Amino acid sequence: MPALRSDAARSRARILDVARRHEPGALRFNDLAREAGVGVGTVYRHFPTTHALVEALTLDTLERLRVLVRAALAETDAGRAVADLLRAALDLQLEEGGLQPVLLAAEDESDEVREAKQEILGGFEQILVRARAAGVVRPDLSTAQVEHLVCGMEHAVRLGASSDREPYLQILLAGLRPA
Amino acid sequence: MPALRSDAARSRARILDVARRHEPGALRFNDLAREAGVGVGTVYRHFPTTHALVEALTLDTLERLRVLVRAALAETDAGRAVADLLRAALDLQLEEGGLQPVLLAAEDESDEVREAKQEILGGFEQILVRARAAGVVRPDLSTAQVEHLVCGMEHAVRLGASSDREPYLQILLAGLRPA
DNA sequence: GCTCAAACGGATAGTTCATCCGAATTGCTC
DNA sequence: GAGCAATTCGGATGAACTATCCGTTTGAGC
Repeated sequence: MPALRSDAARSRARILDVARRHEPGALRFNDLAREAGVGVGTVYRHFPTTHALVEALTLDTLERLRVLVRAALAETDAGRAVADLLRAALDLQLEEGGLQPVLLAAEDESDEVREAKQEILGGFEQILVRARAAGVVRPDLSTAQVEHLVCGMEHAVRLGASSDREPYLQILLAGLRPA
Repeated sequence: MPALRSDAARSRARILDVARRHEPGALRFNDLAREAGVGVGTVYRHFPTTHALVEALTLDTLERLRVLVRAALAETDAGRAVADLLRAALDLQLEEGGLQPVLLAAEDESDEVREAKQEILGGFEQILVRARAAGVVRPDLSTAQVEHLVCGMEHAVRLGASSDREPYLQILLAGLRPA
């Protein structure tokens, strides 16, 4: 990918900046263009689909999650590694509404996202393998199912008036332990 | 509310019939009208908003849930009552995608829905009160939070390829028990 | 079978979406 | 710093969809 021309970089940054001030689910390209002071065509050129824009908006958060996965992999207590990682992932997903769709998407538009996701999901798998082996997480539960549970918890937290995720997280963690 | 004229009843039934064959989230009124062989205006007259249509589509399922709540209230084992009801509610929500939005909506368009919801939510509250008193459900958890958890589980199950809700349900039930 | 309130249908105005292409800008070379 | 090719810009544009309005039709009661 060749370096961006200076005007293109400026447009891209403006669009992302404006997009960050909108609800993640209600990104209307025409509005973004007007507010960013660029043409609609410019927005569509930089981000052919809404998902491409969401990926770009989410990239920072995804990198933070990647770092947290590495930290969890360095943790020797398998149970603590799972608890820390799930809490962190849930927090990030709550903070950045676009994260869940990006994590769940089967296809990624950007290579950076694909690489980050690969490390994140691989590390997560590894942490769960250890946790199952240590007997701190039910063995009859796939990695994908645990991911889905975190997404479900995000959904549950968002339904509440207060966004206190802790009770929900505790229920998830208690539920994950073997009977 | 006066009885429906015969042609109106026919139109309404046709629209509901067609709507049932569509994805709950993608109900486009113009399409429904064409497929049902009525004018768009007719659709909008019967169902001023998408939510009104979803309520109408959901009413049967809501009645089934009401019956299940009554059954759970008759159950003497508080823990079993909770488990049975949550499983049933989750199944119904998975079966009828419109149920979650209807249950969560603060305002209801139809009186029948309002009444059914009132009994359902009241009964659910009662069952949880008993369960907390019996020490089979964590006391630090509001009824609303448990409702949100069920909705979160629905979300989690839908994310999976297989729609086997049982593992998710087991995790929820295990998590709900006091530590 | 007459009346009239109720229901019907679809034309239409108002939005939003996404593309296309002539104009303008940029960075490179000399 | 002038010329040039490549890239990007911007918004006009048409397609798709929403929701309303009103002249016409239908059905129920007398």
